[in-house]
Amino acid sequence: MVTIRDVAAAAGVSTATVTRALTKPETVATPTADRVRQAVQDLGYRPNLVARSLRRRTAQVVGLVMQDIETPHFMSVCRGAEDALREHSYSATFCNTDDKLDRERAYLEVLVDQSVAGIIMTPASATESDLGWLHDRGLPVVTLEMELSGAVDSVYSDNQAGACAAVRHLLEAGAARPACVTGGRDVPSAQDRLAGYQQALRRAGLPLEPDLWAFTDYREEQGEAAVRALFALPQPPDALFLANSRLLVGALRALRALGRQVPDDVTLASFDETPLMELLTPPVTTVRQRAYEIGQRAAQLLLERIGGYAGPARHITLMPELIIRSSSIRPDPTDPTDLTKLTDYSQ
Amino acid sequence: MVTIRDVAAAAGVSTATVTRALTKPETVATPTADRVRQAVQDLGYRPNLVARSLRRRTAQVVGLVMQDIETPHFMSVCRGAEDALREHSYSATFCNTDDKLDRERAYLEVLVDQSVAGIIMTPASATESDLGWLHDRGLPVVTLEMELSGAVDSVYSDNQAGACAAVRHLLEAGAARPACVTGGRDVPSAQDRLAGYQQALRRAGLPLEPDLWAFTDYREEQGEAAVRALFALPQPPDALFLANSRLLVGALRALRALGRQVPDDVTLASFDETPLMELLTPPVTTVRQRAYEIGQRAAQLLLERIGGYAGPARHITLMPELIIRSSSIRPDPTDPTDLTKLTDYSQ
DNA sequence: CTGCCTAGTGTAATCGATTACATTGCCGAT
DNA sequence: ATCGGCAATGTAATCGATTACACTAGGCAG
Repeated sequence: MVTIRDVAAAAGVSTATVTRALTKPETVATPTADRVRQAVQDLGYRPNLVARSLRRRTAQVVGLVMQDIETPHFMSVCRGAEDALREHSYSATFCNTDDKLDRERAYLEVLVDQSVAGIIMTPASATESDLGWLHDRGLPVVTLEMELSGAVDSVYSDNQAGACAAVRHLLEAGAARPACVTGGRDVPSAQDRLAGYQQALRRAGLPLEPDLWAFTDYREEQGEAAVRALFALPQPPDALFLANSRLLVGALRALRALGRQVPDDVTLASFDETPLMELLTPPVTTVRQRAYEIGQRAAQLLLERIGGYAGPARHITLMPELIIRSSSIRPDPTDPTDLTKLTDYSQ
Repeated sequence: MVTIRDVAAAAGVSTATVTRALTKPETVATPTADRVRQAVQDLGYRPNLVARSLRRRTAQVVGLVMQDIETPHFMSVCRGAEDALREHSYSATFCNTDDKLDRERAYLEVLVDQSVAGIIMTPASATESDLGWLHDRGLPVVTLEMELSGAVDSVYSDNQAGACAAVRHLLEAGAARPACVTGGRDVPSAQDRLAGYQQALRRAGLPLEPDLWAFTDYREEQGEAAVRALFALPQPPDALFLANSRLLVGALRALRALGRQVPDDVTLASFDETPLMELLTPPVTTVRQRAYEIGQRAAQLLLERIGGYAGPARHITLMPELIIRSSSIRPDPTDPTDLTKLTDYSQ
């Protein structure tokens, strides 16, 4: 392996000069810099990033601590962050917490041990994620999914507003008793989406019935179970709001098994747009988050902090967008102009 | 920050003994080891992984170099690999090549610079990916998606067999002129899936018509364009085989725009099972790869190499599974027992 | 002409853990 | 009693790059 010493020898300078020529060329005489560059070329020298990290006490690596990269939304977030980081020669290390505090903690510790330059994370708990511990170490952090992250930079996709818009729409489109299936009880995004649902109900003057919402792990199986349970109620809901795309899959399975038709028997809206949403029958109304952009912006904020920005915490809020499709619109048998009746959604 | 020196001082031993007590406890007297453990506890010492990596000349990190983590299949592969790696205290760094050789090369170099312990990769090109370069550096590598990777360990999901099975099924289910939309011309998995398609045609005694296959970047847009082009042919196909799930999305968009009904006008089969496939109308026949397991097995092979295994290259082949659903079965108007006719797939 | 400043470069310490090699002391064999 | 051998521990070199500090030479002001 060719080291900086070899380059120094080849260029007839000291190792210090090599470093300077490569990282701060303006501090080195032009002909010297040229000789160094030539030697680097000739020998195929590449700096050992581990040694650099040790000396600088920080690696050109950022930790991405997410609920679950298998969720389409987070894949896109990661991809957005990764692309932005790569542009600045940073690498990304991914950690899946599955929204479990102990896993979150363990990963954060490993990341600290690896001297990462910063962390982008979706806190597993609104109250118990230990951001202070990171902050004390002077480690830049950007949180996602937390509306008010206090002293920490954050990118927030307005979950509450998105959920509220979706549920208001369900109500306006004919629903009388919408239910909500959300994520974990302590999970910030799950709380906010439930809060949005409740806000919409209150706004419409409807009572809040705790039977009509369910906490899950944001996965298909628990989504399916939750929907089955909702339809086992004495008074089942006539509309469903699903707090992410995996819960939607579970819900669709449950509805199919129960023989309930969408939108005739139940109307439906879901968080998270994916390419297949418009291709389902009926197409599904979704709340679209700009996932890629969330990742990108988070990376930018983080890179600025890493670069030394020491100003007050910045909070970026991105508004999600409601994409209305026919799953959420109850066909009105009394309205002959109701477009939804023109399409046959049977099966 | 508490270093090994602090621990040594607190335990009244040398730093060498601390290291030994922590990594090879059997070489240290029990009471000494206890004192060291106690000191570690008291001080909250955590080894600096960067320093360790520098000295050991290898980091507890593995590079995952994939086409694109935004593809559901690779997400699962990554998740499988990551879970297996974490169990052995390795971290994963992800790199998206988008099947471009220059990106692949750049990422491999960065990974080498970071002293990763090994690499799991889907080569961007069957012929030009520079595996030898890695091998020369003694870096363990596991390839995915390459049937015969020579001297390098590999996990192969039998793309050709999977594609062949799907196309045979299309033919048996009534198709006469199936088309194939695959990935990039040099991309191993894309080649193999096309080869499987061709194999099925040959087997059925059908001619190979180059007009009936198309190379793409494995993304929705090019999938849509390819399908539109196929249906602009003087003699359009009556069945489509899509080489991944993103191409399927593009195909469905194109078919909808063209007003072609599935399975009446065209039958359909796609590589890659995702949770929504069974929920589409009609449900889509897919070739299911055991993506999570592919990642897991690859990680295991790699960890064995990292652990010193020096035997001959191992090649694991996983057989994908054909999941037959109604998208691929052409309703037969002359057969009164044809079950597919019992379901109304209109719109 | 002297002294100060600066540009350019070199020397050597440093980051923190690991490990080759050296040392100590004890046991059992001769 | 002596010595080989081994268990337990310490000393110090090492991994490769960065950087604090030191030095030199030339330019310029006084």
